[in-house]
Amino acid sequence: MPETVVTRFAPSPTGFLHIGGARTALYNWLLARANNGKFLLRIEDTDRKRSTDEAIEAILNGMKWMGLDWDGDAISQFDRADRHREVAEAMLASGHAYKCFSSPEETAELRDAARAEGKPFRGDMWREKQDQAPANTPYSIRIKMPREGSHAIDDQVQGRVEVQNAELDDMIIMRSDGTPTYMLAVVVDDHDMGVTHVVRGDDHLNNAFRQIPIYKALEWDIPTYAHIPLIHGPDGKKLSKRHGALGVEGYEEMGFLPEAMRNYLLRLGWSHGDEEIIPTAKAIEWFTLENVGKSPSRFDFDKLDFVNSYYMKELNGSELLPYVQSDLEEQVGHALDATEVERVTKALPSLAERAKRLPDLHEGASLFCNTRPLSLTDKAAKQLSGDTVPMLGSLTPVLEKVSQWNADDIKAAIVSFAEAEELKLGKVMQPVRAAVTGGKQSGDLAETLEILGQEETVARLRDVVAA
RNA sequence: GGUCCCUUCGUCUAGUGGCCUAGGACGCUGCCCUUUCACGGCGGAAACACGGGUUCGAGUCCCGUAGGGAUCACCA
Repeated sequence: MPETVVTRFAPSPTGFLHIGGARTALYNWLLARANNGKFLLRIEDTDRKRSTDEAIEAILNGMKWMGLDWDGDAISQFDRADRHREVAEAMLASGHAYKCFSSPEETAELRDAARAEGKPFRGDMWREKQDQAPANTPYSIRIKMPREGSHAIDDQVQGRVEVQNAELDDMIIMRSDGTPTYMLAVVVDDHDMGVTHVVRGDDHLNNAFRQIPIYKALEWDIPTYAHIPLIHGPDGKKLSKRHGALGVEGYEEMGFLPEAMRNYLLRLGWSHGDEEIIPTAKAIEWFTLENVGKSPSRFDFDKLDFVNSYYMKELNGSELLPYVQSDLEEQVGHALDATEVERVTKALPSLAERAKRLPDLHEGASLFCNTRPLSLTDKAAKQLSGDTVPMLGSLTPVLEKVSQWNADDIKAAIVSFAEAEELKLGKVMQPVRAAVTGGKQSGDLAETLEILGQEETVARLRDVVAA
């Protein structure tokens, strides 16, 4: 029987959920869901100075928006400090760790000096002098790293990676104020939470080698590692906060659908042959770590737009409406009435045909709201000059007489009008479109008029003729 | 600087020694469709970083060079 897969996402709450974190979370979530396992969430808030409640909120909201649900409650790492301390004490007792009486300032000085000389700094000032421990002096606890040999991990993404133990420093696992450091806390928490697969950014690859000795000291099983490459900005530079990195809520505001984000982020660094459109259900079916790429990738808005437009087209009018209604109401300046809701709902699918992002939708949808008289774009105004106005004047009564207000009959009426007047169809259609839409982008004209309704159509035409 | 990782079209990628005169997608672009804008259809330009090996044969394996990235805290 295969072991149950348990993954986790462990962000530190020092800012929003950025795009790289979102992808890491997605991969962890997918791995768990694909294997019928568990996906846990742990907030790494042991750094009290930098952690904020706002950031925790932002991260949780980001996860929810992305549709990444976690099993059980989100765990606060800080709440587990007692347990971390207990483990540190145990390591001290077993001789796998020792007390360090150097102050932070002193340590920094020694480190800088060592680096200036080009020598490695291992922080092992007190490693061999435990018998000289001063009384009443605060101390931190450092791990006693092995100095001989090496160890290797079989990373599920990076392959076999080996590091010499001599490269490792005696890092601090418990600060002099009694709080645990990250290196200790991750190991203890991952173990206690039963995490089997650690999937995280490859900026942690080196950390794996510093964490493994802790597992060994405690005689715990070492999890399977998968270090995924980082995401860079469109310019190839690291995606940092000052470099255009946005929280996922930024993408929500730009008008991207969560499903599109999931698809795009999944495909950025992972592949399943030539598949491009991968709905989440398929992703769960197909996801494996071995198909994760090894090289960093760049974020590309053009492709995200493409994916997003695909998913928008998949939705029907009433599914689309909630995404646009409030922005639309803001734009037209009033709450939509029942007629408007009906018109907009009908129009949305064809609007989605030519939209990339959600805001493109309410731009076009506003045309189906009652906002007479319409303001005309320059282009529309230009088309509504000269003899097109009297032409519209004669067309209006014709449309008024259409008894069955549907696209086919409307089109037939316009066509026979054009024939009678010996005008090219375009010469009639274009001005009507301009008059009725005010120059806004819209789909098939007859269909647009049908949705708008006879009364509103005629009224808009009259507005132009009267002007 | 030490250590570690990475390197196929502009971008995301397929490719696991012969199926590759390197495939798909986005973007760009020609044509067609068309009442606008789109969508769609059919085409096009566009890549194995470089140099050595190994092999009958290398994008695929090995070594080196170059470039990019990560990391070296009492941050996570």
